[in-house]
Amino acid sequence: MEWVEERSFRYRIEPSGGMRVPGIVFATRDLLTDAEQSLEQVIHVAALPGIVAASYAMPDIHWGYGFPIGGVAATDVDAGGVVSPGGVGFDISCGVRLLAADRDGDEFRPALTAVMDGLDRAIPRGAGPGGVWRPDGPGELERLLAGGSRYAVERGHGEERDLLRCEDGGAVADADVTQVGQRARERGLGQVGSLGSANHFLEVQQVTEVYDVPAATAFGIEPGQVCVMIHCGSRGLGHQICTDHVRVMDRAMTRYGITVPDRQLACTPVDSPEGRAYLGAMAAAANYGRANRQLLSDAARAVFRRAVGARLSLVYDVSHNLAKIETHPVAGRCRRLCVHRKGATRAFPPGHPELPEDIREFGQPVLIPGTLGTASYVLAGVPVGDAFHSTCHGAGRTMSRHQAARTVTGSELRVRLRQAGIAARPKSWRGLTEETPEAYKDVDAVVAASEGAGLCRKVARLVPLGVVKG
DNA sequence: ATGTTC
Repeated sequence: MEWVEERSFRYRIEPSGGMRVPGIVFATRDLLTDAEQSLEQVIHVAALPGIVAASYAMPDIHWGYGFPIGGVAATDVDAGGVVSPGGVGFDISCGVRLLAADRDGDEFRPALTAVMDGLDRAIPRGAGPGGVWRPDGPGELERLLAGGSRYAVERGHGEERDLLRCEDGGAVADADVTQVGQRARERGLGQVGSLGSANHFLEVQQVTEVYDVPAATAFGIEPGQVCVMIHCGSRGLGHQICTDHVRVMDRAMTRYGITVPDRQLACTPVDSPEGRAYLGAMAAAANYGRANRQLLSDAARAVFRRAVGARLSLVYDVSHNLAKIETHPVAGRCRRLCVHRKGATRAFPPGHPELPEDIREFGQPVLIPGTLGTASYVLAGVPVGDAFHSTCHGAGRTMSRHQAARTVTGSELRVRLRQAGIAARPKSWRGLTEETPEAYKDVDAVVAASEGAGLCRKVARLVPLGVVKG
């Protein structure tokens, strides 16, 4: 495979074979160690009908279902461009929410154990059913799928102000609940307000560095402050929707004369019954993911209020697994594009009209969850940007789950976290071994490469005081 | 990511 360094932090794969556009990978050589398979996936994505500009990959690129995780691909809706469930991934609308406490870390420290014990009891997590809130029936689930965080707030699980700090005001408008299958609904009903497992978490963190004081101040964070970060998605509901619609598209592709280099790229035109059906169901899952994070915030707020009388204010909520119809210039002309971001975060520039007014001039907040025991970041969108205003989403795996679990035992991990002064409340220590930080890239390097590539800028760095995981 | 192999 031929890939050349165009400039620092930017590599290019020239089109060849079925590629319609080049591959552009933002990274360093170090971050691309053993990335052959995921770069092969960047090349596959470049063959999608209607793809424009390039098949992009972020510094946290790793191997995924069909598309790489850390991939961005935009297709021209009005030129037969396709939508592909694999370009969003199984965990539709997986994303991150950051809340800031009205407490400084030093002042908070003595209460950490009580807060963590409270969270341990209050936060449902791990595989399978269980959630903080059970809809009273199929009708209420439908209202939640249509209304997202907005519906959760209407039902008393949050503050009206929260919605101002959510991407899309807490709900995407184009959810089509009729495209959510029965099985997805059944799975979704029992998991509203739950973390799930794997790299999902709820952390109590402390701001250790602020790189951009005006932006941090506007976002509502300052040095030393205690925060809560929630990383989770749409659980079994999103997974089932992806499964169902991949199957439909896999069968329908030939009718549209579409061939793709890998069946896992199953797709149909955005403007087709199958494409519209997927996007409608995906939007419903997006709203489920947002309601999920809203309800977990509500549960965390109750713990903080009872244990220490602290308040939590929403900084921002943003997804990193989503396809969106957005307008961007392509070759000097404004085009309606279906932008797939899979393990990539939207990073709108300063002044973008969709950003909340009080933070608009600083660019969109981007929330980067670290791995177990490591730092997390708040970034912001920049004026020029690239890849349709996208940046990284996290550290990115380098080891399989199985491989990771062999490198460390649960009790070793327990000792390491205790020595680092991090209060961990896992569902199982054994399960935590799959998430050992050696199994991931260095999040500091990923963020440095993203900033170096001109995709975003650093606003703040946070470290964990306590972690709740599946 | 996932009732972790329909």
